[in-house]
Amino acid sequence: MLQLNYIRENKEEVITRLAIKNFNAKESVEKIISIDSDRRKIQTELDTLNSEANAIAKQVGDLFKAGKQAEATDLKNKSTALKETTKKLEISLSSTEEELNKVLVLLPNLPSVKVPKGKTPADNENVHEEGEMPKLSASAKPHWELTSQYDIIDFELGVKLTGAGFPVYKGKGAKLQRALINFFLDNATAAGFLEIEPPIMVNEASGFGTGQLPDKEGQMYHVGVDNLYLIPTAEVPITNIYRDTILKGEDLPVKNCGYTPCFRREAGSYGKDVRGLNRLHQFDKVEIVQIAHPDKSYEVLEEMRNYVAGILRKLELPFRILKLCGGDMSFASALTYDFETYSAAQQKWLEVSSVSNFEAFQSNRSKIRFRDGNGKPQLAHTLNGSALALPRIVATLLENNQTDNGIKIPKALVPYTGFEMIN
RNA sequence: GGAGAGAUGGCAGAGCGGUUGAUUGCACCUGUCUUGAAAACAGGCUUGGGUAAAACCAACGGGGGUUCGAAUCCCUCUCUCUCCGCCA
Repeated sequence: MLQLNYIRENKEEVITRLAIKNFNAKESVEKIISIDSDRRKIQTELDTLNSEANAIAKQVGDLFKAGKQAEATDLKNKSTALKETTKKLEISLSSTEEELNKVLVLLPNLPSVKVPKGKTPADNENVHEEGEMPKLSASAKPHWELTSQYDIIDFELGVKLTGAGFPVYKGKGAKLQRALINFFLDNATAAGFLEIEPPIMVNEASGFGTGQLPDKEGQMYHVGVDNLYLIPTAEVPITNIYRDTILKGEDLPVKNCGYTPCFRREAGSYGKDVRGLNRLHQFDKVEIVQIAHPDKSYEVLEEMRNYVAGILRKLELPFRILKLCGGDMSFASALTYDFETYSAAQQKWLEVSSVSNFEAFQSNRSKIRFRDGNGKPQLAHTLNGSALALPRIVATLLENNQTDNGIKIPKALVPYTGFEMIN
């Protein structure tokens, strides 16, 4: 959620920058400013009347003590009359606030000034590319054929148990999952991230805090009887740990990581993009989260970007880094780097990580603050990134490392899998 | 699932109708003392709105009510804890 003061003082800038996200904010911004001015007017009026009523109540108390009942009665009547007006003002204040909030909450975060213009993924800026492109024979297979050839992932069985998008990992396939999770967690903790194992269901307040609710309601699985949501990413519970918290300045940056399964309804997805491991309803992911000082958050973003690049390097996967254009960015993000690995048999780039700075957008919703030099609470910046999401990593590992004798496991991972080949 | 208790500042814990944003202790910050630290003493120490700064207003889990006046009384919702049951 954008800060009201900022909108009020930088009206034109807000509109211009949201246009980079292809969001026409003119009407909303005008509305916000006008409702807010009403709100302040009502607030002031109410404050004045309350102040008066407080004074009367005090006098009545004093008169009672002095035994001057008659005078007290007069004042009582005055106060009763006052109350009718304050009641009305209170109602109008809360409805004004509600109206204001409704508009405010639907405004996306401002893209950072570094964000390139553009409408579609084709407009994303390729900022880095590294690694050797594998040369596969013509008979190279896509991962969904390899997984059934070696019997390591069973998509059909998942359909039987649950539905499409819920694969069953078996044997070395299951072990590979476990190996990757541990590999990612060990790397993250070695880099100073504190490991967290959070709940994988969250309440409404948490969903709101990180920006999934109310606008992305349909993307999460909802457990109706208890009104809880299955998390789409560990970002939600981990960031919400710090909801309604005032951190000490020296606590920053907070660095957390965590492994969780992730659940996404992916309503509206279809076609070849959803083949095999490319898009799932349930998948495993290790997430890294940081809460940073506003002055440092872009340094932190670069640090996280380097960290993710480092893991991909260890896994010997060719990858590229995209700086997302305004049109492809998420609702809450101010700047996002996407990491894509090249999947040789499908001959396409697959997104395996997304690293974002949300600036104060999430922290304003969830009141994540720290005390600055003056001891005043101030909103912190939140950042997170996948490090990494498993399915597409598995897809590229399988495809890129396939040989006639089986699939080679990258060296860095062998201590975790306990085997060098899937065959 | 059944029965009971409770929700107050960073934590512990008073207050149960009259000014209380809230006694007190711990923690924390500043100062005096000290070579330094500890101890002792003095002072400070919730958040939000509002203001140039004040004044002022709001908030004692959420919502509603009674009253001139509510942290305190009533209703309601949510959550937590204890015991019983069930159970990895």
